[in-house]
Amino acid sequence: MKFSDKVYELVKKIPKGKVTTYKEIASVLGTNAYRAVGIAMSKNTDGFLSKGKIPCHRIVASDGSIGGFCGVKTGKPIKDKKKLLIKEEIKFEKNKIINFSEKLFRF
DNA sequence: GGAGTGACTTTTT
DNA sequence: GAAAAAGCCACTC
Repeated sequence: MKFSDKVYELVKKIPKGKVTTYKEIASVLGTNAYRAVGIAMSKNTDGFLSKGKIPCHRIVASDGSIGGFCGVKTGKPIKDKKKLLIKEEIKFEKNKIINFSEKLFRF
């Protein structure tokens, strides 16, 4: 089982209405490879949304911003990622999550 | 197995 | 407070 596979497993466990950061994921896995987490996601952007796969839109940067982008393969920009998060009761203010610490899911 | 890369994070200008 | 630099670690070639 690769590191990236573990990442996926964790990401899939994130409940609706919650988000997590790259750093959190790495931390849970007992490492500091935040970047590797991002890489893992970038290599598996296929089928992340309602396809029951990896909800990568629930992964955000440590400061509460959306960070990278989501839905590149689906042709949807960050804009829609934010919309999607708002739909899951996660509100934004200037590209940053409001009450971030409350929405953060720590496994 | 060494070198380059990257959806990141923290610290310093 | 925004922008740049440095530091991390897995992954690929």
